[in-house]
Amino acid sequence: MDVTYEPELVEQKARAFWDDTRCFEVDEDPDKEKFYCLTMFPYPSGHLHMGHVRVFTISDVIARYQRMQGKHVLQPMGWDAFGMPAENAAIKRGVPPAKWTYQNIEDMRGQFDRLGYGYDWRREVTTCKPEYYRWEQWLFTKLFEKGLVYRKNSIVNWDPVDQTVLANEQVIDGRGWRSDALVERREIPQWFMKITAYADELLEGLDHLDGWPDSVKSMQRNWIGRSEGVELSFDVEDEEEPLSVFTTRPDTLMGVTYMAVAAEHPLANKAASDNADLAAFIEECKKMHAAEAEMETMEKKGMPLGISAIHPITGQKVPLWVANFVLMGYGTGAVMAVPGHDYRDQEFAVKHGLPIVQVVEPLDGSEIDVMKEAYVDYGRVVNSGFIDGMTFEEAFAAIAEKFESEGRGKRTINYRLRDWGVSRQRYWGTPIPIIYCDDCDAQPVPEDQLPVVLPEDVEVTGVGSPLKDMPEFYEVACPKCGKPARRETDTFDTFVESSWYFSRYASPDCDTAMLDEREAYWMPVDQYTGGVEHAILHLLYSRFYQKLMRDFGLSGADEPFTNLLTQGMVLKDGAKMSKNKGNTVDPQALIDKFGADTVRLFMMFAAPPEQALEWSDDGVQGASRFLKRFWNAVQAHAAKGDVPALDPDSLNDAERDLRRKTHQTIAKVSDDIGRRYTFNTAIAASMELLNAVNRSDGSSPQAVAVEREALDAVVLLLSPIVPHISHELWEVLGHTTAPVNELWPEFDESALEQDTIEIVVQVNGKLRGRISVAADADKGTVARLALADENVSRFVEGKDVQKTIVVPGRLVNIVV
RNA sequence: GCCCGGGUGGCGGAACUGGUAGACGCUACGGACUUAAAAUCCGUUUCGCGAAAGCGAGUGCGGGUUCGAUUCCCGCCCCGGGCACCA
Repeated sequence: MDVTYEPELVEQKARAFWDDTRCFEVDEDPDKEKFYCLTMFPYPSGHLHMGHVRVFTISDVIARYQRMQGKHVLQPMGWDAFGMPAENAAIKRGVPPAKWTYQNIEDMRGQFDRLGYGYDWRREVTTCKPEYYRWEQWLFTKLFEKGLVYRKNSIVNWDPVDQTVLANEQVIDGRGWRSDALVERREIPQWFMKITAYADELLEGLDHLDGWPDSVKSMQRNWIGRSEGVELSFDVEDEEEPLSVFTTRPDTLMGVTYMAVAAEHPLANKAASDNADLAAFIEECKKMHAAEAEMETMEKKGMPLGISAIHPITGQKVPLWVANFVLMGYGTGAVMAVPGHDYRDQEFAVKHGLPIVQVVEPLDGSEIDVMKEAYVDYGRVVNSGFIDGMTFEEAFAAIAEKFESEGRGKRTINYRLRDWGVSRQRYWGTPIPIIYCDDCDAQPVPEDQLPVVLPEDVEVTGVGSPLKDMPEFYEVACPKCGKPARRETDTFDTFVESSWYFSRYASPDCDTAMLDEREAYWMPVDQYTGGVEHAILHLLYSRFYQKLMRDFGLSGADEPFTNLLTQGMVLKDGAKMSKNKGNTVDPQALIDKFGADTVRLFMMFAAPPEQALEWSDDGVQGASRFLKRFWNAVQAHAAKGDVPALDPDSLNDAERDLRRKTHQTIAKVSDDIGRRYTFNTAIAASMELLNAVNRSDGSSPQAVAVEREALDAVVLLLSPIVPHISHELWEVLGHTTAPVNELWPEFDESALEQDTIEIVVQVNGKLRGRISVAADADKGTVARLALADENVSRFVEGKDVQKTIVVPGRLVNIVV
């Protein structure tokens, strides 16, 4: 045998076959069952990294498996091409973002092909191209007309030195990443999409997403944060307007000992007008960083406003405070504080010496001390006059009814979810199609003037957006009155592009509409794969967009992704691979050294897809070694020449065992890939089968026939994972077809039958022996044989057998 | 801080519905082949005691349920992801 495994040649040959036969290009065929297999498209950073290799390989394995199930499989690829890294590269190297991005795309496309991914490249979508983003702009103008987008002031991180808005990741310890200047909060007008109008549907829809991981659904549920409560009005001393608060705990109303408003609240501003200390504190609150994690962990600060609200039941004065943990954007921007029954209120009250009152007691009568720790569970209401003794539900209803009848409140449903701010003060993004006119206010760009093309030949300095220095871009006529007007220079959040690209793959070349009838054939996506870090934002925005597109008659689907697989990160030395840590491994170097199949095999073998994967150079060696063994085993077998037809009835025990192993393996791998997505165990099972073939003596013609059956199976079972070597070995085994066009093997039930099986015997739950019994032996026989075992009898002798548990086909447990 | 995951040999992991803990692979060690090395092949590899048969311990920590718990329940510890302008 002088045929050695040369991955380079084998892989070239397989790729040439796939290219020549155009086997991954698919059109709509209503007679075939479609399967749309999609991966979250990558940002074209210019460098293929291990995370890409992992997620694209997972998706490719699923696509190839489904193809072998006889499905009509679409697997497209594209580029999430707008984003900050292009601007950063431009600042650093003086290359325009467009040029940098297009070059990166060229480089990465070649790398993907080298890995053997079966994409229909005719459908490639690149989000920074006007042919793509024009439809995004078009939909935005339609949303504008329908009132689903609006403009309001909102806060950004402002770098006073670079005169630029910073992303949260560009703010390090409160300072600008480049300038090191203290970052300020600045309020500017920005565009928002009304995702809250779909909050209920987005929440309810999760109940029907059976193909999504529970963890992702749970995260989205918590993110939407639906809560039922009551909005209550408190009169304020010397004020016309009452103060409105939202609470989910009206049962604790009598425990209110103070109230707190946000720094931006009108009452706070009013009180600050003649109080310099207060004004300074409010300014300080406004400077803090906007991230929720910081809001929650920072010191809870506040100051009294010097005015009081009137408790609506008791008529007593309740002091008003301004506090840095109250958000203007959630609820009414004011809260009633019940320090006896809320942890945060308690912490604040203790710190500022505010009274704490108990108004709820545990239902089980256990002792609590609300002065020490807030009691937040539902219980029985106490110290609360007319609602005393009520449960949470009763008190909720009583308070709600009382306030509703008095016209001072109403039952309300509140969401944690906020509307989606889509404005970015950046250059490298889709221009927001709006024109500002002094007379006509904000006007959408008319359809016949779309797309608003982003100028690509620019110089990026890092100080402001280049669009603001380009009169040829922003000087336009008002579409309504014709007077000179100004074009919006902000661009869209890049999540907008990624919220609908999956639909565009169905009709990537359509230049008359956003989507066409082909969308109905392919959507929804049958299998979506991507990083768990996208569990909330990208996946929620995409669900929102799907509903918008449906409501505009562009799609018939309620949800975009039927099944979701979230894959874990690739780690090295226990940490995420990143340039900062200097622990990256270049996939290209490995592909050059070992070939694509080895890299694919290691990635799929090292861990199940949902878990983090620890990188191992030795593991790659192991994968390479296995492929060599695989290659050599098939070549050695092929050298035995002609194989007789398999006759299952004439097999000896060893041959029968190997044949059983073959069919067990087919069953296991089918289940592992098709249902469980545990590619690692599928590979382990295939390795076991190959090991079994290598141990077989293969001296008789029937032994060779059984070996052939086993090897045929291994080649097909592994072909989704290591498609190149499988393509070659399938030919070596004498087939004239290609695995990519083969149907998935089926297992033979009759080959799985066994005459005798091994049963484990325990005494008091401890393993004491193993017995061999007939497969159809009854419980009594099994128990008798168990007691007869030499080692078992040692532990049972002289003791009373209290109970014998027989689990058919598995074990016997004797309790003494 | 809140939400969602995870924790099993020297390492990656397996054990799918409560039923043999450590499949498969890596590393290390021993052996074969070789002038030698690499490659390849064979064997050993959770820890402790034992010549062996076997015995004891063991799935982050502490409790509980059960004939039986990596798996279910309660309380903790540690690590990772997300937290709305990274994508």
